[in-house]
Amino acid sequence: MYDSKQAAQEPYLELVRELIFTYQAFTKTGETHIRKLGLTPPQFDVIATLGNIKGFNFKELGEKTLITKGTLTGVIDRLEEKGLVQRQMDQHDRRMFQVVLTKEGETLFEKIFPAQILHFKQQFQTLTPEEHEEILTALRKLKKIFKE
Amino acid sequence: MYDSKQAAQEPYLELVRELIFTYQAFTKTGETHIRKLGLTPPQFDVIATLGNIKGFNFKELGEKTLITKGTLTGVIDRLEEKGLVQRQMDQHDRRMFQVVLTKEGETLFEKIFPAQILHFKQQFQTLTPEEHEEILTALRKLKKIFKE
DNA sequence: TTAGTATAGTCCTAGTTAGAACTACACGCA
DNA sequence: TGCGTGTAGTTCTAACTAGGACTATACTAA
Repeated sequence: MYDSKQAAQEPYLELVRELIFTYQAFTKTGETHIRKLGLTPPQFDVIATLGNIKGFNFKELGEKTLITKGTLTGVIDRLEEKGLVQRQMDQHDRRMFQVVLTKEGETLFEKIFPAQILHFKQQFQTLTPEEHEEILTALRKLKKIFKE
Repeated sequence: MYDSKQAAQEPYLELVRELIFTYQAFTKTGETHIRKLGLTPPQFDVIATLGNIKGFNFKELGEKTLITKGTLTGVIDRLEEKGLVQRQMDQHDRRMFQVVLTKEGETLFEKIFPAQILHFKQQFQTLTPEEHEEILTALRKLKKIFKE
């Protein structure tokens, strides 16, 4: 349904395809670098989210990283095997625990995060504040369409 | 790294988050409807791409649907099990074959595709041609940033 | 106190994903 | 003819994905 020939007939398909390509371009950015560190993008996302913070429980972590609970269990398992994060029992509510970075996790975070931020920052510096706003507005309009 | 608190510090994160949310809103749209038909989104995509067309080989189909070959094998397997598509040996090149809709596949296509198109069309009718262009431009700018 | 309801995280299922190794076939050139 | 190279699709691996069933714990109201 996202074919370019059909897009000629249905102009909205052009928009949809462009959204997909833009999203794919985003997910590709930095992925090579992340994988060289032995991490997957979701794993990196968790490390980055836990950096400079005392910890999050699963619910919070899922909201921040946009990863659903069932998936998060596996991601945290693998990060725990790598010794990068730890599950810490919550004192007050034994149903939940805090996920925190280990010493190794902290070290990794400090090594990779500034570089990643800088990388993105440089890429976005080509945008004027006006362009930034225009893109934000455009995305919100598009999102609204899909949500209705 | 896409946390909203950090977004206050790094404005580009706001853009990145908005892109993610917009993309997620898109993937959710219609998904419920598609799943009721017993299809997954990639499966639907294949059916929709093959509709009104004599057939595609794997390479073409992958390019149209943005699904890579390794994944496509499985998707087509499951559609074949459901009796909706068929692999047809190519007369000239025995390495490849055409994937075509079966009678059942055609029937399903004719039942679901017009409804889906209409659904999208109506949603996009709230956009003026100018807004349409603005969004397209915005997405292209954003894509360019990620590709550099 | 106890029953009913809600919540946190795990487990399970079915499917998607990319990428790399593999097999079979095709094609061009010597 | 036969070798080398390229291409089509499959298979394999490791991971992610959502959603629903499940377990353990917490909370709320009678």
